[in-house]
Amino acid sequence: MDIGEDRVIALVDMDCFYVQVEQRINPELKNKPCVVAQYKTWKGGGIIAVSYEARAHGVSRNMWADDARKLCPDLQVARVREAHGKADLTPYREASVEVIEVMSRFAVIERASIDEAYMDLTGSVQDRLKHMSVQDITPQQLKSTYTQGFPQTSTSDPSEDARRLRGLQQWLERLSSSGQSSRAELCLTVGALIVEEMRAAVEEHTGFRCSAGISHNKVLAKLACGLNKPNHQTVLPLGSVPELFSTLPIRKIRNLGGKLGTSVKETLGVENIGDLTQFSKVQLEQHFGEKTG
DNA sequence: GATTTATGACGT
DNA sequence: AACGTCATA
Repeated sequence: MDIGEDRVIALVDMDCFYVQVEQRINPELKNKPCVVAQYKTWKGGGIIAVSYEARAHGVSRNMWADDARKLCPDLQVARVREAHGKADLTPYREASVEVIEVMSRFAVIERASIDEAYMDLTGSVQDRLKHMSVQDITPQQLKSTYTQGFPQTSTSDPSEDARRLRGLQQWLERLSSSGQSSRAELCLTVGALIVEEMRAAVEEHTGFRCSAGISHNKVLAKLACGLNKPNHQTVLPLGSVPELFSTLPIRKIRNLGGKLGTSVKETLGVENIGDLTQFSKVQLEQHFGEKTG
């Protein structure tokens, strides 16, 4: 039976990309609260990218640089160069090409934006599985990988990374003591292996860090990517989707962040994406059109 | 006058 | 096929 997807899809997203580009140009900015802003005249310029150090102070995109400085007095502000009265994004486009070139060595890439790319790893995973088995996979090869939904028990861990590792170990043990639906999960894990290597290569050759999500389709991969940022990757197995969806606001799903998401919420009177399972396809088509529904 | 600007996907 | 709308960063 077709349980939906047996593909392995990854989404790689550069962490605060414009900031990283500016930090590579000017190393003084590294490891500091830092933003990239465009146009200086009005309130110091509009912020279009924010380092994670700056986010910790509450600085966000679309803020004016002057307002951000109130939240974070030692904020570093890099400015987008202007060409002829217009913001010149050339440096970021060129950096994007560098990244895409490295990623393309590993798989066929679908560039989704200047700092994001999807890739179908199904074929690469199958190839690699011909030469290896579950026992060949070690936690050391998955240094920056989270497995969503694991660990399943909630005990207290000394650190965030200790918990990540426990979840990963639990996941790998479960895989090797092979359950029934573990084929798809094994494929995701090998996908995660490839993405670890890809991200390491991207950092080695460009200096840029990124996060990634690995799942069975683009929507889930995108969602997974956002679960553990920055500089980490997240495997989202099908089995962990129901629990995740049960508390996930509709707007968090790609393409439901705008008016459609709001209308879904209001029309059906639900909050979380998991609530949609109680409606039939026919019902959804009635409300939102044949294609959208 | 002040949340830019660009880009891609989708629908008509 | 071209154009407008929506979504995202």
